[in-house]
Amino acid sequence: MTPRTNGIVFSVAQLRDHAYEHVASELKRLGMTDLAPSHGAILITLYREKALSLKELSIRINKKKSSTTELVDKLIRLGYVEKATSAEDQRVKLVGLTAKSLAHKKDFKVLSENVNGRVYKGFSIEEQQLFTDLLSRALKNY
Amino acid sequence: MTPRTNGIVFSVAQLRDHAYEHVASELKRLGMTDLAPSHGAILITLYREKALSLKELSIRINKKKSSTTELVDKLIRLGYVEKATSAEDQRVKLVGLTAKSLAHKKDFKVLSENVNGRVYKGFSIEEQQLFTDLLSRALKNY
DNA sequence: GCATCTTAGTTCGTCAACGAACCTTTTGCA
DNA sequence: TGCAAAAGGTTCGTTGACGAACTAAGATGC
Repeated sequence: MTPRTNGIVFSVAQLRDHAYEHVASELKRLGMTDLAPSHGAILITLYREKALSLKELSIRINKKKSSTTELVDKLIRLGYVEKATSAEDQRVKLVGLTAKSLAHKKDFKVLSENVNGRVYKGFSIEEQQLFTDLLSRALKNY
Repeated sequence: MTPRTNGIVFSVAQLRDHAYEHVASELKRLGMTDLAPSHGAILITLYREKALSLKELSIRINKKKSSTTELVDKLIRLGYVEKATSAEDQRVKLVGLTAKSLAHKKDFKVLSENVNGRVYKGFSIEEQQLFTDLLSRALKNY
């Protein structure tokens, strides 16, 4: 009667943890030893969308604003991004890339491919599509 | 050319985070305000498998052993579990349930159903099966 | 024009999680 | 038999993440 398997949520969490470990090791391999997966998420987001406010960034990376402030501050300390007050609204701080992070754009592209590719290993294109569809439907339940 | 969507890993992480938030709110609702999702995972594992060593427990909940020690110690402090040295191997500490946690067994059953059920909302039985299958295949890539 | 409310960000205290170093007991092996 | 290696746990320092309380700037209403 008692199922030997934990629920889906547990499996989802496990997959996330393994993937994050993979991200962390890729970051280390690239020499970015003091960056965590979340820092990478910020950079990847900025590569795609240029400068963003902390508010917008926090939504993109799915983190609370206080966490985002701290993650960005670390990236600033390490020279990967910079913060500038918006001209239109003095409350808004825009986070933008630097020469240093722009130089790593390609690295992050490869990193993304490695990390996402590993999850999909052995999946046909249709299965990949199915998986993302089911995932996005599950996400809509929140 | 640049996809507007982040990769699957990001979606998986997002789903995990939302589900964990749900777990946290359910724990709060049940009056267990000082328990985190991981503490719940330990209790649920023990409900299913009786007493386990810290080693075995750490594998079941997918956490490192030092983390497991700390999570269990908190559960002991709060009276939910107890630790006893194994008779056969003095190195091994067996973690077992207490009257307090046994009294909450039903609560955790409901919690699990609520949390996992939410993910599956709008899913047919076949889709649920498909999702868990794809997920377990992805997990095997690690 | 001024007070109030809302919104963007920051600060701070707390906690789960980890890795590394460590202790203890058990196992392996020469 | 004895000693090195392995295995189970713990300790400790560090870090990402959070919520709550706060500041400052902008919007709203009277």
